[in-house]
Amino acid sequence: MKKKLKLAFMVNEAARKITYNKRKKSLIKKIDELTTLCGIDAGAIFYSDFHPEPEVSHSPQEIQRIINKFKNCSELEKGKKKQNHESYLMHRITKSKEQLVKLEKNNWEMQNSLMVYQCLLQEKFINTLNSNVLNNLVFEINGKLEEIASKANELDTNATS
Amino acid sequence: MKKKLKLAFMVNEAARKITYNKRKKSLIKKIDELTTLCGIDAGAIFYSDFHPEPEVSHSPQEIQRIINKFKNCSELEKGKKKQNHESYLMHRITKSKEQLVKLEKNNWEMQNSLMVYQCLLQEKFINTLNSNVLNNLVFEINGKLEEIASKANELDTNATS
DNA sequence: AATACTATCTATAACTA
DNA sequence: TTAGTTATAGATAGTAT
Repeated sequence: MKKKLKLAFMVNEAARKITYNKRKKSLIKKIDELTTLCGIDAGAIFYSDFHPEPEVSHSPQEIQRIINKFKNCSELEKGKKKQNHESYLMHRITKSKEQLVKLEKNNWEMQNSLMVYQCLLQEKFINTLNSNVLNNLVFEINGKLEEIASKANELDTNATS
Repeated sequence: MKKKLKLAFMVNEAARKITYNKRKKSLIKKIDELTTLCGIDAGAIFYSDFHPEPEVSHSPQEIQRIINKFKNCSELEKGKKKQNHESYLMHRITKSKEQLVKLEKNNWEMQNSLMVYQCLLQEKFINTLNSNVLNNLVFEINGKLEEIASKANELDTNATS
């Protein structure tokens, strides 16, 4: 007789940790399936008390592959990719007007991502490595991130006005 | 009679898009369950040809909450250092051996996280906004990130040697 | 702690409207 | 197309080893 899962914080710590590891594993498997079935890239990040630092869902090789993919894309609007990418670019051209409308939301999400990134840096370097050199670098980066957010906001404002 | 799922790229585009949306929805639901059941924070990012920009798994409120959480952690740590700097340092010293053991793994995962966020930055700025100004800023940031990774590696090497 | 089992719940590919 | 249904595969909490 199994009871239906009650969707609430599991008080038992041992059971909670087991469930965390089981479900995290399943989640990563699901992500792998999704990327294979649909030909996309996806990843997950887990911030838990079970590990001193955030866990990510992908292997170093996979992450490197994603990096290379985006780097290659950035070299040019290259249609050399695959049929998917070519049709995607054509789709992008025909849909460019709609994209303009989405800029504001996009910009908003980007800034959130940047803030998450800032937090990640602060959390990792200040709490774990505690180095003045690194803190200074983080400070410089935060400045650059603010500059980027400002520039993006400016572009957004110009695009939507 | 249902056949077992064949784990391969779905050639039919309509079916692939349907599957993508269904599975993405389920994945986000799973993430919500995991965060509720285990009291953690987690998020996912999807880079697909179905959308012009990466999709994220969380609401604005949720993202803001995670940001604040990490910001508070940093502030709390700073406050502790000011009020009770000596005992904090003593605590760090007693724990330093354990931390050293973790440094290599931590450093590896940190660099993975940094690379993921580099991809995020590149994807968002280069493909969506396509601005030379932003590209230059991203380039500068990437240089800083490499510098940080290098410094962290150096610290790691010194600590473990 | 880890590993395996299993009764039950959940996800979903194909199907239908 | 988009939405709803269903038959089956898959996930998993509790339990046993």
